[in-house]
Amino acid sequence: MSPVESLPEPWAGVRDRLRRRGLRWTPQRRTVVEVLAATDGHVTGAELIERCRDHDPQTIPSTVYRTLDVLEELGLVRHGHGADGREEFHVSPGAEHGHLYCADCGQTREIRAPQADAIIGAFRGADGFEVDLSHVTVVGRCADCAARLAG
Amino acid sequence: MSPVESLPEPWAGVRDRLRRRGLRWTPQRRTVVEVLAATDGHVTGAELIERCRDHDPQTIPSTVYRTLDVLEELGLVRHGHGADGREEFHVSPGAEHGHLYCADCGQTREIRAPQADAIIGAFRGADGFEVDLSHVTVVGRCADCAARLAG
DNA sequence: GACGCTATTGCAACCTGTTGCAGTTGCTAG
DNA sequence: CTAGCAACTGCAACAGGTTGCAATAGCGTC
Repeated sequence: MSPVESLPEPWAGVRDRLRRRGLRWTPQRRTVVEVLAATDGHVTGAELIERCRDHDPQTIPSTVYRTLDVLEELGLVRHGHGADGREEFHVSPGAEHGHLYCADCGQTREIRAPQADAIIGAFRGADGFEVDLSHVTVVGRCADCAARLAG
Repeated sequence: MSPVESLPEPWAGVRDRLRRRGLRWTPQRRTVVEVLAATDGHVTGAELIERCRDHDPQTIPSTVYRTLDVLEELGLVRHGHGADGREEFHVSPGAEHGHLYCADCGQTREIRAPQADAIIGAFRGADGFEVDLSHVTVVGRCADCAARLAG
């Protein structure tokens, strides 16, 4: 169907990047890459496996997770953890951003550049820690719920 | 052995607090409470179960987790997630504090009052979000590792 | 002190991930 | 085009948690 070369960036070159590292381009990895190329934002491990199975019903979970490890090493995805600790993958991580989960209303929102930088700066102020904001979903209460509970 | 009444605060009153809510004091809950009373700081779910088994070899995981849910409602423990997403319980949560995990050296350190407040303030600045810093272990690089990698 | 309501337990099945291992198969060299 | 090495796959077993359900057993009441 779609030759590797027709995949959108940054996926088009994956095959060669793997080979250059002595790693291999296999049908299973191709499935994962094609699914990821069609995904944006976040996916949980389970979702990803399900989408791979739509593509190839023989998909084996351990293979998918191992492929994700490899793709993470290439910097094409990054794993993190949702509010419940479940794994979550950020596809083609663009701008550094974080996730805030409201324990009351259950909504997740993102924090981007200006505020994210302020938060990163606050962590740096503690011990000089360089935080990777995107790795975890931070839990708390959003402004609306905080106001509702206070009022 | 140790009657409930002899447990240190805040555990001594658990039995009655449960009963007042129409909940029950059972041998299984007692085991969990006794183990928690002898623990300070953090425990993972698995550790806790193991310690309960030392106490009562019949301990069943689901019972322990359900007991923890109840104790969390009473405010006696709080659950969070370690850097790998695994569950972690904070016993008798005292001061609000957070956990920083360095992805390079693997050390976890705590952030307490003054810096924690600054970080909480930074989150508040983003959308008015009231963060629960203790819920997740934040991942990044500690000052030493950051310096080493930069230098 | 017995009764009955219902919270709680134990169990078994399931979910998300991880790991060790033996067999398969990309890929590079010739 | 073939051979061979090592990377990769599939599988099966495991680890930490969660859930539905039938049976058990606290405990407030009489």
